[in-house]
Amino acid sequence: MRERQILDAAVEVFSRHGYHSASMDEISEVAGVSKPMIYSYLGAKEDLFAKCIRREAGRLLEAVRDGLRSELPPDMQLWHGLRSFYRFVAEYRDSWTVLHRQALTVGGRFADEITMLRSRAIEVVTALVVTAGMKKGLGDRAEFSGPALAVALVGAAESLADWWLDHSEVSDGVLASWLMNLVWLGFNDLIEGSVWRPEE
Amino acid sequence: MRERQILDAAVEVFSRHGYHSASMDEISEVAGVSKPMIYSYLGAKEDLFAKCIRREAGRLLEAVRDGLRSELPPDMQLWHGLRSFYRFVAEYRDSWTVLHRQALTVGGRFADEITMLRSRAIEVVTALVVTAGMKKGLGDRAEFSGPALAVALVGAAESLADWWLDHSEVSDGVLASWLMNLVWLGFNDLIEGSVWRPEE
Amino acid sequence: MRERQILDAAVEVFSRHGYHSASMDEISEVAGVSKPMIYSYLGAKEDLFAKCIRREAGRLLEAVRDGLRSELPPDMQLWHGLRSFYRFVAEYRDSWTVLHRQALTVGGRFADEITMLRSRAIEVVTALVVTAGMKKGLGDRAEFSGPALAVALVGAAESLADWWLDHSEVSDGVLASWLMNLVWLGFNDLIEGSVWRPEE
Amino acid sequence: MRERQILDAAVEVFSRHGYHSASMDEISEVAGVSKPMIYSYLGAKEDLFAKCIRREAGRLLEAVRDGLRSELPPDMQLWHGLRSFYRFVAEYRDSWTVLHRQALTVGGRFADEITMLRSRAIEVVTALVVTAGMKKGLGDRAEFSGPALAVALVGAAESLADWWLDHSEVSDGVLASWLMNLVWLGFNDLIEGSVWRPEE
DNA sequence: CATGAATGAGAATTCATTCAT
DNA sequence: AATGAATGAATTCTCATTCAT
Repeated sequence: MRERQILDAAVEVFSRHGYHSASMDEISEVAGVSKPMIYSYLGAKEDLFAKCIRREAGRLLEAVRDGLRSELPPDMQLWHGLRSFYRFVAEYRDSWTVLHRQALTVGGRFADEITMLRSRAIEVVTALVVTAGMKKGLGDRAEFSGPALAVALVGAAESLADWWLDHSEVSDGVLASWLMNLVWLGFNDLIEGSVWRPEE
Repeated sequence: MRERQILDAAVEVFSRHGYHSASMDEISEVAGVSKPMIYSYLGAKEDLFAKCIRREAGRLLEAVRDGLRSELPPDMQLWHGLRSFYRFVAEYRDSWTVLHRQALTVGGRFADEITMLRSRAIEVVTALVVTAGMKKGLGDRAEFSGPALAVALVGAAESLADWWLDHSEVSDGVLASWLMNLVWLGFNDLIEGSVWRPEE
Repeated sequence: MRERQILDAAVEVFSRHGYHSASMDEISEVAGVSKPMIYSYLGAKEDLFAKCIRREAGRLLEAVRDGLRSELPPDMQLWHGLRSFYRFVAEYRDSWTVLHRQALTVGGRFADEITMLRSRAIEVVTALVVTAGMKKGLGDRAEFSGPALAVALVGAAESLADWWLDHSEVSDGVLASWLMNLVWLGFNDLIEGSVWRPEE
Repeated sequence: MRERQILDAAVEVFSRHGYHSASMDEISEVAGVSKPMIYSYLGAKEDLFAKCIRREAGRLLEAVRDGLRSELPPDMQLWHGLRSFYRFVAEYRDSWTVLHRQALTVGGRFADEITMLRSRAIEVVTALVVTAGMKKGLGDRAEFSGPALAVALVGAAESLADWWLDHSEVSDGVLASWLMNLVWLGFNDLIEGSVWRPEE
């Protein structure tokens, strides 16, 4: 459809130049469609960007959700989710760039949309983490905060995703394993009562 | 001094709107100084932004370095470093926003500066991590990559920093502890040979 | 065409105010076209000016060349050339003003273009003068320098052109005749060996 | 005096960059005097330029008048006047540049001042020419117009002056002689009734 | 429906010019 | 008397946005 064609072009261009430096001219050129068409189908630049964000966010979420395999135990779910995430990043670099790099810089409205997306990802992870924690009897301990843990985990995953863009020799499975090893083992320790504490 | 006054205003405005949407008019208004003064003291918009970035990056680095306490063991260094980082973020929200959110969007020159800054942070962390790993006999294991670990850790720290901006009821010490518990324990496990592995 | 419309306006405005004082605003107003159109059709102010200069210089050269009648003897060629020149000046006052008055003031690039144009005119005149001189046996005499003579002649012609703008009751033929009488007769004398010399 | 210092600097700078591109900053720097002083002594930029023009025009006129030697016959007067003119140009290149190149481009007021100066020069020359012509019985002939002749002569002299700036190996005396030979001989022919006429 | 052509509104940047000391 | 510091007022140029065809 026409709409899709335009959105594809827009994502490509926004990813390349960022929201502000991207020009409607370039988008229309890349899309092979005249500017008035863009306005008629998708509205003004801001709307267009919003629609890009939403579509890509949807895709990302869907990809991750599809990979989760909710019949497995939490750690395996997490692992599969991470792999899906990295596969998505690898396959749709532009989408990832737009979501991660560009969307935050516009301020206001988009930052909120992205925050929302991130929140949903974090919620999913939190659920996993908390489920696992509850099951093993980890209550409200000062050394622990489900949401905060999830936030950290998501941040770590994102950061590694960026790093991966320049180190694509590593496989998505290995990348996910690193993260699991980094986080999950520590998490298990916490559950089992061993805690890191400043010694001073 | 006049220069400082202007830089402060610039950081504030850049932090609020991002590089592109920030207008010299608004900066001059916030600084309480006419536009020509800005140009005379700090040059064109790009220069101004560069100077903001550099000043804030310097401050951040200095703050963290001051907090490191290199006489302590690596884990304590990391913990103190993290606390300093979070204190900085708390005290200079705008600085952090500019460095973290806005600097990447201008392209070329600034992205490089920020990447450099981040790289230095990652190097420091890597050094700590690797030192600790070496000391405990962790060689080249597939489950482990010093740099990648550092990247993940930095990402997690950044992500928590953002989260913290909306949850400032937690103290910087607690925040740092969470991260230590998340990462260090898992790290210790790795060293001791216990590894997470997908079971399928 | 739109381009022509704009160039006409530009020549008019540049002629009235000179390059620096002419504002794109005024040009766009005179052209009855919005500023962005100017930029889209003819580029930035400097390009616009360059295109004015080139168009007018081309017209002038063409007008003079068309009038030369190279089948006639040198003096007649000169006379016809002069008439064409004056007719051009009369018909395109603004063109002449821009070429003669304004183009030198921008510096570098344009000064060079104009100097080039003038040089070509001087070369043509020199050729005529020298041809005539050779034919009549005027060698290398201290009292004579072909190029310098041409320079003087061109200067005289230009000066008369300016004067004419305020005395247009005279016909172009008469104007050209004056110049021929002033110069050519003296030139003939030179050839025949009669020389003016300071007597002191 | 302070005033002179400033005017000297102004002439230098105006000559180098032209009226519009010359900045008050540079003038004040070259003059070694602060900008407010310039304003207090000589007024705004336009006034300053006007005063430059007037001073230099005065100098030029004076130099030429001093060289005229009104006790000699017209042709010798002319010759001496020309020599003085060229000597002035050689000695005060900047003055000449400002008067000849820059003053015309500002439009309005200054063009008028320069036109005035030129008119006075032309009047002097006209007087000489007409005197000579009268004395020799040259009445009102169609082939001749005293003022126009003078205009042409002045233009030729100016043009040669410019040429000379790049060919300074020629002496001022030779330059003046060329001009005399070019013009005066022809003038004599006219007086004696030999006339150039288009033959067609 | 689709577009080439057109523009309004706004941003950066630069100076001539003047206070406040 | 003299100046460093400050600014108001332009001016060039760009783009998101919309007619007219």
